[in-house]
Amino acid sequence: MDVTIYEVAKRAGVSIATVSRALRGTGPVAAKTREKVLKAVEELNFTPSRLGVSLAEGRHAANGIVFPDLAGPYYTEVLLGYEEVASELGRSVVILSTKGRTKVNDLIKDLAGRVDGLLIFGHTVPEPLVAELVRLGVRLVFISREPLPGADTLRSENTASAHALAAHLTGHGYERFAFLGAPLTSQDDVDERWQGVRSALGGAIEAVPTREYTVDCGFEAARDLLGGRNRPEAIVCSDDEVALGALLAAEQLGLDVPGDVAVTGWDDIMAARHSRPALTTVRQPMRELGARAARALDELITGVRDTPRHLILTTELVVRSSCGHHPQEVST
Amino acid sequence: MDVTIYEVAKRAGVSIATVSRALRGTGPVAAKTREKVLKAVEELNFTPSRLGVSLAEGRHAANGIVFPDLAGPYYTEVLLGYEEVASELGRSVVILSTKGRTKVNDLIKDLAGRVDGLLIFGHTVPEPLVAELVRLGVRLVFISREPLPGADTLRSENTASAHALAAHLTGHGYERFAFLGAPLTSQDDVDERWQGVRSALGGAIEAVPTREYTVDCGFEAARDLLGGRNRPEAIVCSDDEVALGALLAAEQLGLDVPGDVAVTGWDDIMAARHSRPALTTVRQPMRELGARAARALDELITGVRDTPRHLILTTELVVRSSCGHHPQEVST
DNA sequence: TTGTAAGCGTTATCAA
DNA sequence: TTGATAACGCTTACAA
Repeated sequence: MDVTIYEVAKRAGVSIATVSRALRGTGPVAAKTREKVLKAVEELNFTPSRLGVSLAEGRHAANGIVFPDLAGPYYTEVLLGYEEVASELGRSVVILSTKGRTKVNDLIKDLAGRVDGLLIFGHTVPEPLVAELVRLGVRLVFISREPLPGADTLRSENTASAHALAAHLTGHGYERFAFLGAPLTSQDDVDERWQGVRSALGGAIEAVPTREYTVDCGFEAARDLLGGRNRPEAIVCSDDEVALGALLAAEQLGLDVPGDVAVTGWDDIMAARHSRPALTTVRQPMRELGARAARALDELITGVRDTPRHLILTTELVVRSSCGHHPQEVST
Repeated sequence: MDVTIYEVAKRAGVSIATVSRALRGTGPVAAKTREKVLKAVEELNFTPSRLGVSLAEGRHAANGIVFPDLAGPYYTEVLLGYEEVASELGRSVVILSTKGRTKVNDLIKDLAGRVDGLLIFGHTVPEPLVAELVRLGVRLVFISREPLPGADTLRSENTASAHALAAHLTGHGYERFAFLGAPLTSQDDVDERWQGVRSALGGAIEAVPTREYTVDCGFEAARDLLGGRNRPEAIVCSDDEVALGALLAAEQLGLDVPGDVAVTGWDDIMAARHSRPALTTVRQPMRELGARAARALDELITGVRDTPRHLILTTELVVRSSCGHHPQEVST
């Protein structure tokens, strides 16, 4: 955009203040004057410079979001909910993926300088930088991490779902379990899932870590696990993608799921419904997490609320066929 | 961020011009002076305001991207490639999803005012607005649409792949085909796929439109198609998601794929490898499309290049098991 | 109801 | 080598 408020003012024969007022409705403007201004705006195809507006208003009307990687449906879904609500609230969304980046701190600081508030996933941002951001007064909302002072946190319930899942598997009669995708960091969603399942199952479950929570890593780890001497009867996975990898590994080894080994996931991504067998999993409201994050951030930014809030959304056990045979077929 | 260049200048006992020079290395600064400045910057934890910098520099150091919806892996993958390269080039990425939005034009204009250039998918933006953006000199790159003057376009090859796919299916002996997800708009990827397949198959293929290119829509349309009197032997789908829906429909109807009906997709998304049966599809380099778009935009913005360029990336037929039985099993 | 002018936080030109 | 100062494009008291 090239034409400025000065040219509009000149053309309309008024001052720039009047143009601004007429356009924003922020002060009294005579009907006839408004007419002239709007006409000039129309003719010149004027759009106020975002930079000018932001500088004067002291706000960006934009939100940031920091995620490790966009691969996989989980982050995408959250992003979708976030962008939708942000847009409703008149805010753009600036994204930043940290995976494989050097100088993450610089990137995040730059991002923080472009927006009014930040949504951050789990422990994507180094703790010292988080502290600094809080100290600088940057509005922050975290998804999937433990509460901290000075920022909102938002997460899905994990422990109770883990217990429900464990109970369901126990009901199938399984006695030897493995947790595939054992947590690498503590304090995040996966760690809670692991703790929950373990506390319900006791010593009957073994932790099997994966490099990342991806299909490929799940595949590799499951191949070793299932090919080994001590095959578990049921594999509880950290999330659906790892579980899909496990399904693949089982197939390659000629094992039937759930006949030879049961497999469960977590999240309920699209592919969980389309895999064979369909995945038993725990559904978490990914899109809603994003939507709520956008609203929370807005509250923090506008000052409607100034004390941090820590919210936990409920989840739902989705029983499909990968965990064992059920008397009457369940479908979703 | 709160501290300005003035406070740094005062603390260092120099002028703001000197601070700016010292920080950007854009003019001569005495070693001792630089020291003082850096010290003050450090102590005050100063970061130049992005708004101030952008206003003075006359550039945003940010790119925009406009997509219909982020649901599904296609857009995500492209976005991933785009953001990665943009970040390398020192540019942030501002996203805009248009699906379900009223006042799309306003949103897009706002976005255009926040960035130095825009990546736009297909026909997401109304043609008159495209023309206006071109006229205003906004740098534009399109993915998956026909070339137009004043902007770069980038797409994957479709016609030859369609012919290859058709030939492969014909090789299986099929004679009655359906194209599921028939194009609603012309001039985009899906239309090219349809035209390509049809020109190879002649009258033997029937067009079956879907409301959207999603699993659910694919499912619905496929259910009607497969449940009808005139079941095709092979269903060529507009993309993998529609194909996954078709797979689901076949299963629900008790039909074996590929025994009773063959199904093929397009794109080669993650789920295509994990479905049962695994999808025969055409792989297009989604991430590379995004990466190239970012570079193209950068060339346009920096002025390294000023004539539009229209690029077509090659694709690859990926034969798996959903299209029929193969003598020796193919895997990917 | 309208205009003048002081910010907002930088960069960069031009003198000194 | 450094410092005033004029942009950059807007919003918004404050005066008129």
